[in-house]
Amino acid sequence: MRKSKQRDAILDYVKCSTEHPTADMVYEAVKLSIPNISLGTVYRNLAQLVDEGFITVVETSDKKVHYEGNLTEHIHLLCKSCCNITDVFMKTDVPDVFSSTGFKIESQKTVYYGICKECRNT
Amino acid sequence: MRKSKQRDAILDYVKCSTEHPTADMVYEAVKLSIPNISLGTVYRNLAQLVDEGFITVVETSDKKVHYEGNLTEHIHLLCKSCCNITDVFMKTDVPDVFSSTGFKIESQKTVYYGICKECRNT
DNA sequence: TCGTAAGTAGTAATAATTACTGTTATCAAT
DNA sequence: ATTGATAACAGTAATTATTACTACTTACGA
Repeated sequence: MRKSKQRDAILDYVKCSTEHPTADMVYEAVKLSIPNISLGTVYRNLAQLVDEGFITVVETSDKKVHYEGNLTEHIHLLCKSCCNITDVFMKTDVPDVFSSTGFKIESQKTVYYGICKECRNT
Repeated sequence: MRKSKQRDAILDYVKCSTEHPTADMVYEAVKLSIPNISLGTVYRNLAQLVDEGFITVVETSDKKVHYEGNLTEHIHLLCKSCCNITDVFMKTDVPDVFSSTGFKIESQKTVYYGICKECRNT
């Protein structure tokens, strides 16, 4: 993988963001420093960065893909009301499904749905 | 919510299917008994059934929404190789995030990624 | 410095989902 | 049972996130 300032800027933004941005959000953000960057470039590089393991994706109920730069193990709290995703850095223990199913677990994603503090208080 | 044979057929199919069908798969299946059903009808009813809590959705890495009729608590095993989703009916204990974040958990979804038995053996 | 191939901008195409429109079916009240 | 309101429908058009394509540009090893 060669170096490109576009990919550097994209990785940088996703790594620093805590809001699990979509491709479009990354595009808007990176455009501030590279005004003529192409949306296609953003999509291509995000996919590449996921492939190479630099970032991961978060599947949510909206039909856009969200990206995440923090690879430390954590869970997601998804508020049904405001749709915000909150990170909680904690480990969850992986069950033994191998002995019964033969499935070899490599990674996991846990999402809890509910109402966040702010939305409960209003 | 009024009764309609289209919605009955859709709910019936999703409830009985174990393959986490997409809207299009539901459409194709229901078309066998109601040949002139509209794809829009399938989408509308699936959304309605989710809203009413009769079925749920499974977010996967492909960009289609998958539906699920089995509401018993279980986890999903997603094979990176064949993309199959396997259900494992087991409880996972919910961590206490309320005391630190004020987030009230209502439901959860846990997905494990890896390689299934069949794909490992080939 | 030069050749090659990875990367890019800009635009066109794709595919899942949603919106719209005129018609039909459900069902509560007469 | 008939009727009237409106939820639901089929069929189709529109939208939107994402992917593919093309001609040009840049990174980098020889």
